[in-house]
Amino acid sequence: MSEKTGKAYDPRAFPPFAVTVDIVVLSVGESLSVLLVERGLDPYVGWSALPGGFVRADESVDEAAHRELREETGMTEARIRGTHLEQLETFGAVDRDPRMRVVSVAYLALTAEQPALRPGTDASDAAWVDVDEALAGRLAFDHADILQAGIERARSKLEYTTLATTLAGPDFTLGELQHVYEVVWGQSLQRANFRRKVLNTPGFVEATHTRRRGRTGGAPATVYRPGPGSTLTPPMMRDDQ
Amino acid sequence: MSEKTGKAYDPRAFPPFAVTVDIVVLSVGESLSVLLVERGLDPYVGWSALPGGFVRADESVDEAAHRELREETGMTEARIRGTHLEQLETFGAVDRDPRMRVVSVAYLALTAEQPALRPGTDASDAAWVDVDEALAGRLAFDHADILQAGIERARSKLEYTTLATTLAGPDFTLGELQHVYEVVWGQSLQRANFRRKVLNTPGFVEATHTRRRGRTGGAPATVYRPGPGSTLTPPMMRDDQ
DNA sequence: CCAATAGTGTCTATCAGACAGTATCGA
DNA sequence: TCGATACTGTCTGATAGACACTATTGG
Repeated sequence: MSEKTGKAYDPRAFPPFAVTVDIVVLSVGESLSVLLVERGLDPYVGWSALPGGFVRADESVDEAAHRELREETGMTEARIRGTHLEQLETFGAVDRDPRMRVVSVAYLALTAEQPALRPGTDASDAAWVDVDEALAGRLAFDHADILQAGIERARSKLEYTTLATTLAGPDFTLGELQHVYEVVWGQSLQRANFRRKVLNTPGFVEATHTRRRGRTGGAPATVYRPGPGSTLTPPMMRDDQ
Repeated sequence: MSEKTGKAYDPRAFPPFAVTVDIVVLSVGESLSVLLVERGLDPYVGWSALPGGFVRADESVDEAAHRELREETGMTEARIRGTHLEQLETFGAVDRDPRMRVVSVAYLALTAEQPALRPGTDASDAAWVDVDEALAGRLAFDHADILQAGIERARSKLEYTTLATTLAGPDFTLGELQHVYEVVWGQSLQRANFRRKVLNTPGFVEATHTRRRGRTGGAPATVYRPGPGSTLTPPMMRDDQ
C-alpha cells in the first residue's frame, strides 16, 4: 500500500474497515451445488449465506480463509487437503453490510463429491444447495454476486486447468470426470472426443490399473487419479455462451 | 460477509483494518513499463512504490481505484477513458505494513503508450520504469509481489482477450499490435501467422482505411482501431514458459 | 541499389467435431 | 435378449507453425 505521496499521514485519520472472508465452496454430485449456512444473527437472520467470517488481527487473509473452511464446513483434515482453495475477488461496495463498512475477500473452494457434514460442529447448520436454487432464492448481503463470480471462475478454470480432477474425487473414471465437466458447464460433451483430449494431455490423469463397476450395468471402467499436470494447453473446448 | 454463525457479534470486538488500493499501471513503449511513484513519507521514504492510497469511508473500493488512477497518474480524462482497469488480487499478509494492519486490493491498469505525466500535479513524482528494472530494484512493501501478479495477469489476458488493442493505442498498425504482444510476452511472433489470426478473428480490429508511414522505411501500413469483440476463442497462442 | 516494413500464399501437422462400430457388464 | 456404459477407429474441417514470395517505402 501507499498513501498519497506528499501528504501528511496519520493512521487514525483513515476510516476503520472490517475485513471478512466469504467462501464459495462448490461440489459436483448430481448437479453443481454450493455450501450454504443459515445465519443465526442479524442482519439477515435466518437467511442463507456463504460460509465465512472476520479476519483476525493475527492472521493473514489467506489464513482466515483456510480457518473458516475448517471451522464452518465440518470437512475432515483429509478432505481439506484434497480441496482446492484460491482467492476469487474482493467485494467493497459502501453499503454491502448495513452495520458498518465491511470489505469481503471472496474465495473459491473446489472439493470432491459431497463431504459428509459433521453434525455437532460449527457446521451443523451447513447444507449443500443446488446452485440454481441458491441463485433463484435469496442470499444474504451481496452473496448472490459472489456466488455468481465463483461459478464463472470455476467454469473457466475447467477450461485451462486440470482442476476438474479435484471435483471428481481422489480417483474417478473418465465417465465421472466427464460428468463434472457437463455439470459445471451445463452442456453435454461427446464421449469419444472427451476421452481423446484427456488421455492425450500429458499429466492430466494417471491410470490406476483398477476397474470400477457402475450401478446401471455397462462394462467396468478404468479408474484414474489426478496427474502431475496443472494446465491444459490447448484448453478443453466448450461452446461459447 | 458473515460472521461465524451462532456466536455473539459485536462490531467493536473485531480488529480494525486499513484498506488501500495499489495500481499496477502498465504501458508498452520500447519495452513493458510500469508507473512508479517515489514515496515521500515513512515507512520506505524515498523508495519506489506503486501508485495507490487509502480507501475512503464514502467510496467503494472500485471507486477508490478509479480516483487514485486519476489523482496519482496525472492522466487526462480522455486517457483515463481509454484505460482498462480491473481488480487484480488482494494482499493481506499480517506484516506487510510495519505501521498497522493494512489490506491492499491491487488493481491492474492497461493504458496506451506512455501518457505524458503532467508536472505540477500529484503525479509530479511519477515515472515510467522498465518492469525488469522495477523487479530487479527495490520496491516498497510487497509491491514487487503485486507487480509480478500484474505482469502475469497482463500476459494471460493477451491470450484470450482483445486487450492488446488497449495497450496499442486508440489506433495502430498490425506491426504495432504485434509489438505489444512481443514486448508483453517477451517472445517474437511470426508476422504472417499473427496477421492471419488477428484479421480472421471477428471483432478484434477494424480497418480505418488510412495508412501510416513508419520511421525506418517500408511500405505504409493500414491503420486499425479496436473492434467490438472482447474475447479470443480460440486464444492467441504463445510458447509455454 | 539496399534495408526495412507491409502484405499474400501455401504446405503440413495437429486437433476438435462428428459419428460409426465393437466390447462388456446388469437385469 | 436388451439397455447401458466403456472403449476404439476414422473422416473432415479448422487452424497454427513455418516459410517463401512480392510490394512499397526511405536512404
